[in-house]
Amino acid sequence: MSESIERLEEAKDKVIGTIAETMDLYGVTPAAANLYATMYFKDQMTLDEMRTELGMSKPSMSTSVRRLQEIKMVKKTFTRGSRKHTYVAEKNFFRSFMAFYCQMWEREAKMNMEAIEEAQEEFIEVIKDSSSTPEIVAEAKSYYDQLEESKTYYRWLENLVESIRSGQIFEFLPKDPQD
Amino acid sequence: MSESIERLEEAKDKVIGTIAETMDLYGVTPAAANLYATMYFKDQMTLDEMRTELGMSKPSMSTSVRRLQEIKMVKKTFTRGSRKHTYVAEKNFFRSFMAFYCQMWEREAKMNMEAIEEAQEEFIEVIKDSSSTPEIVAEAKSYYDQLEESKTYYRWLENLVESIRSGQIFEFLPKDPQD
DNA sequence: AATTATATTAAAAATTTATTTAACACAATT
DNA sequence: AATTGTGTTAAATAAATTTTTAATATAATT
Repeated sequence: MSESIERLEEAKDKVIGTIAETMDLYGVTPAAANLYATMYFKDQMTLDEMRTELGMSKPSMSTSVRRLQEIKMVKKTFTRGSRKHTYVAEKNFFRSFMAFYCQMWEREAKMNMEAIEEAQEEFIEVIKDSSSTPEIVAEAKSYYDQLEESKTYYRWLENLVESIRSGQIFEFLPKDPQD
Repeated sequence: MSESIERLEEAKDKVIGTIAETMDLYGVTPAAANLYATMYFKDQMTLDEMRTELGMSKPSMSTSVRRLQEIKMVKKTFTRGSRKHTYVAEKNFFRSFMAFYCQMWEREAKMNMEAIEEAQEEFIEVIKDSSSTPEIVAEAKSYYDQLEESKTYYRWLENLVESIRSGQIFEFLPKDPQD
């Protein structure tokens, strides 16, 4: 009997380990990664349960769970009667994927687009500037074109985000293809 | 005249800064991020040029450039006559995107799928085990189903990788949509 | 309103990661 | 074959990040 429990835990831990490992790659701290992977097999958890389960400090759990909320992998739930806050892990990986990458890509596209626009304006100034040597003008033109080209990519990234957010992408790539 | 040069450099640096900043988010070291962003505006570079340009040590440039090669953002080029190795940055962001994410997602799907398969086998053993209590069996069943559900996601991720690698995705989401 | 339970913030400690210096290996040129 | 130039590995240092301990704030219950 207790052997079955052990086996169950062992099997869970195997999955917890790999989920946490991949999350590490996504730039979350080990504490947050382990926490999410642990919560993936739980209905809901309080900060104190997290602490005992992972054997870590409460502030560590507090900051980890906040970070997980930011990337939409954990949600706060209201639990009637309890003073303790309770949290649930997002168990649908499609939703986690969408939230995480859309946020990241949108930010990236926005930031780079802005920098590019500003730089391009500067390059135009240099090109128009009569005190610029022909070599400088040629260089500025070349950079301008290179950046113009790269904008195609960022626009594409924005479109990708939009098609993920709207769910359109699943028309092209079905979640559950019937073969 | 030297004012134009200054302006040119300033504009470049603005873009270099944001590219490096976003790369930081992708889990590359600051040195590698700055290096790639710098190379983005260069035709090709040797290790010594990198060192002088970034003001860093040679081993740092060596390891950074190797990491950038691993994620396919930099390629080694043969330069006739020179003993120095020369490197070029991948300037097509579509190619960088494809290489980076496909590698990452493929690895993630593979690793997690393997762990899931193993865990599921264990859960089946527990379910079949006559010494397991009904509660344990129910728990094992529930976990089994949860993992089975998550496999849909990893299969989808594999399909996404395939459609990016084959270029099929660009039929659905054109690089340069004509409006 | 006071007390208690809970969560968060701030400062300190510990750990990890990135970078450099120094030593080594390799390859090319003389 | 020896020397010089170039790149890489290993150990040590430096820097940054993560985690903890301690203090504080917040909210709920009595």
